[in-house]
Amino acid sequence: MNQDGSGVDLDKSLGYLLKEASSALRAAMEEVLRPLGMTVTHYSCLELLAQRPGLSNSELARGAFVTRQSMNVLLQALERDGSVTRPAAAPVGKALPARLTPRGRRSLEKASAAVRSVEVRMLAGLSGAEQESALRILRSMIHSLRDGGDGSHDGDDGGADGGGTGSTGA
Amino acid sequence: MNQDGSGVDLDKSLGYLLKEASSALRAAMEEVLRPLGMTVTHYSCLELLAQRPGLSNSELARGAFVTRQSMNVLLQALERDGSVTRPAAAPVGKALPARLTPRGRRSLEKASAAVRSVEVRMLAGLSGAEQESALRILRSMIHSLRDGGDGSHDGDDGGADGGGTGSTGA
DNA sequence: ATTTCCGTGTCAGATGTCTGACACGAGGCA
DNA sequence: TGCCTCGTGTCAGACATCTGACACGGAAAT
Repeated sequence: MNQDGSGVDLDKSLGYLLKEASSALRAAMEEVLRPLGMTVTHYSCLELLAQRPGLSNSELARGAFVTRQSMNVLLQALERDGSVTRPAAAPVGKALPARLTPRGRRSLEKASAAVRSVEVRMLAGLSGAEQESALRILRSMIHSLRDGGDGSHDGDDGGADGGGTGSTGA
Repeated sequence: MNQDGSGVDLDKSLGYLLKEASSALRAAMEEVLRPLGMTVTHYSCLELLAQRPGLSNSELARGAFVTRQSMNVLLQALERDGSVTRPAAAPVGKALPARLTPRGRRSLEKASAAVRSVEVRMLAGLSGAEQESALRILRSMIHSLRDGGDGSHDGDDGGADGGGTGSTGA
């Protein structure tokens, strides 16, 4: 329909490209996960739990970029499904540490392989140096975004080396 | 709560980092857009329309990474709001070319400035070469993901010239 | 010791988005 | 010409997620 072809600058916006890449990745993951009867959030939760056993519902939520409430329904489903267990009472505070069951671990194994294949495909055509570069750049973006996002403006926490507004770059 | 500190490999997964960055960007955008009474999808639609006037509902949907149905409700709201106009009848086929009204353009202008500031913040600490590198890498990822996703097996013309850490630039 | 503050789990409702299905117009092809 | 495929707009329902609000436990501040 349209054909003005004026690729104004969407193709040059890192923000748009970021969203596009993320969307493509999600779609690709959904595609390989669907045959396994799993959703992306589903998988994320399991993977998180495998790598950091004992995470609480809220922590899981933060790790999967959803709200506590959303993660809670998912966790309940996973518990019902027998993939995850949570103690009836909190060992400390109110947080209930969740853990993978053998069954959950098996589930994850298949899903993990599928997802890994997607990631491999995504990285095809990229040199090792480029991948390293991407890692560094993405971390920098995340950090910069978070620093200024919440109120204060200067941010002194220190974690970041290249935090400044300066374009010092390397 | 947890303390095992075993940063297994989430911090090394490009997929996770991609999701994290995208999430952080979205959050930052929502934050600056909220005072203007706009959502991210809202803004995306307006921006798309500004850069490619006459896009149809379906095209807009693809550009904003939502379904036609979702974009349609948004478009109806924008029309009701007086930011967008669509002809009552389709000039050709069934597609209705949408266009920004002066009011929509004004709305967008403020939003665009806000969003641009977020993007600038995100890019702070990155050299020009790194930004170029990021552009190239993200495009490669998107391409690789899409190529293998739907049927064909090999594809990928490359795009990766082994430029390394943001050196080539162009 | 008391107060204050933060994080957590949970309930309820509202909202946005998606899936599924339908009819229509345009273009390619036999 | 007729057929078939593709893309489009649209309706309706189902689903997932989010926002808002509440009570509780622990740790720091007073």
